[in-house]
Amino acid sequence: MEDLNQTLQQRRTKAAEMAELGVNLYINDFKPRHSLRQALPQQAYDDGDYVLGDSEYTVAGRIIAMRDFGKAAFLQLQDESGRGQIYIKKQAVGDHQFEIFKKLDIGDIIGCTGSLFRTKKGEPTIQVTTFTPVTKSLRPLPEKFHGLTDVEIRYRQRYVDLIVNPEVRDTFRKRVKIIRLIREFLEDRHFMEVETPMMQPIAGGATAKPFQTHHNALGMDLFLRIAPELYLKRLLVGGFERVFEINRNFRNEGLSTRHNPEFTMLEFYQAYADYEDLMNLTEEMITAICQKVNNTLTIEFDEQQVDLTPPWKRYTMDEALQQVGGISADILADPAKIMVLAREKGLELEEMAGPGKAKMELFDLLVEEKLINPTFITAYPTEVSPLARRNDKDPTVTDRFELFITGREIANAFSELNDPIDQRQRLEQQVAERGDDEEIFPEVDYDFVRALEYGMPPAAGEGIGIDRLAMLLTNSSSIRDVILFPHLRPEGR
RNA sequence: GGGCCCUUAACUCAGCUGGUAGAGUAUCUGACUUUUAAUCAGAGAGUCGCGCGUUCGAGCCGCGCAGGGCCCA
Repeated sequence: MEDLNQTLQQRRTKAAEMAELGVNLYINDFKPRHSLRQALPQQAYDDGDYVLGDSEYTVAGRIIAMRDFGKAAFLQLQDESGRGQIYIKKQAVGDHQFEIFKKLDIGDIIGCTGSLFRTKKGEPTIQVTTFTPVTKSLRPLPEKFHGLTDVEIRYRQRYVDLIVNPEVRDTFRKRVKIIRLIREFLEDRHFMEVETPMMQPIAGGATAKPFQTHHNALGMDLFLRIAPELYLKRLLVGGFERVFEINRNFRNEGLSTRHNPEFTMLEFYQAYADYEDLMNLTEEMITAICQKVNNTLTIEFDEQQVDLTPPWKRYTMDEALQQVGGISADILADPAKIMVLAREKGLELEEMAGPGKAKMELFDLLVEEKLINPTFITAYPTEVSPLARRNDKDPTVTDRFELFITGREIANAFSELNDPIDQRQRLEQQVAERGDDEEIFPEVDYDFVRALEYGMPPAAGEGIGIDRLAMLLTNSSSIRDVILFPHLRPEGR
């Protein structure tokens, strides 16, 4: 027998006693006919026009609180729809059931039938005529008033977190709704949802450290994808003109409040569109989603007000460095001065790094965190945008934007490079430049280049981090609060 | 990876300058048929994260390890 503490021992004893009374502790033939919300509509109650019917209600739920008076008791039940109160008294349920009732614990799931009445304080309550234990709980729930706040237990035992913290359930409902709304939005615009490989022989489409795995039968190493980009563009070549994918990416890097090793990404590609079309689409999509999820465009995040009302601000990288970062125009115009400034700011730049890379680093340092309200940044240096199309007038920058809200990158998009010669050169260049990091596996995806050689229609593509969007729209400051089971080190023992 | 902080009952937390381990909730026993964190009386409940050390004596001091949090890279 396990070494159990007092409470766990008591629960098991009670369970055995219930079994002796003829109770099956884990039945599967109870069918609730009403949710607690249907039976006990809180809104009608609040509005004061609650009508008591003669009708019977049959509900099921977990006991989350019990106030016992000896020969009668009020129980708070919880089901997926919410919470509601039932009243069990000896006179109404009979001696045998009342004896069973006395063995019930907080945490048990029960089903019951009864009619409605209103208590002295006015709360609508089900007067139980008959009930049945449905599932016995052998572990005590956390305390009712403070709830469960230990973040480690909340993440490790999310099931307990979900039982006792209703706002956590709301957050995950919102997350699901956000994803559903994205699908609807894109499908309304004739985008087709596709699935591309999560295991890839070459981890392309981004610069990140991949997870590595091995396929035995094929005798080959594979990488968990860091991005679906190169496969989605192959589909453009193949003739699907509007595609999107919502799925997991994996990056073998540090964990933080903004990074989980696996995270959910939306990527979508639209033929015959450019990055400006996608700026408009992005603005439209995110405002529509926020409006539907939060019923407002003015949201609070981390104690600051964020206004998503369009139109959103648009800066080029240079404008942002100048106006938000406070860098003077003559420095920006001179690559040598930029390099000097970057080093003055303490940025460690690699040997091969040029002024474009330095600008990006300066942007990350001086500008990014100040972009609270939605801001599009455009005209990214070509050297940091290997997959983006060069600007027709200024080939040192690309037709690309990133969207920042609350100082965080929410979206990254560009007019796609579809010149296979240029693409091949830039991929090879990129591989040459990052040869020193052993954990990044630089390899050129020549099949992707071959696909471009067949001709990819002009297109724009975009990635939106779903977790970060969910954080923004649910006012969650940690990515772990919008991922049901975030990764933690294994528990001891 | 580096710095700082946290880990005490099922949960939320106290625990002073090193001297027998505390509270509220939960649980158990008793009373109570309209409670709303119900109330009243009583009781049980601990490997103080783990290990080593200092000390007559360690929850408290030192070192190491583990897990977690925040900041930084």
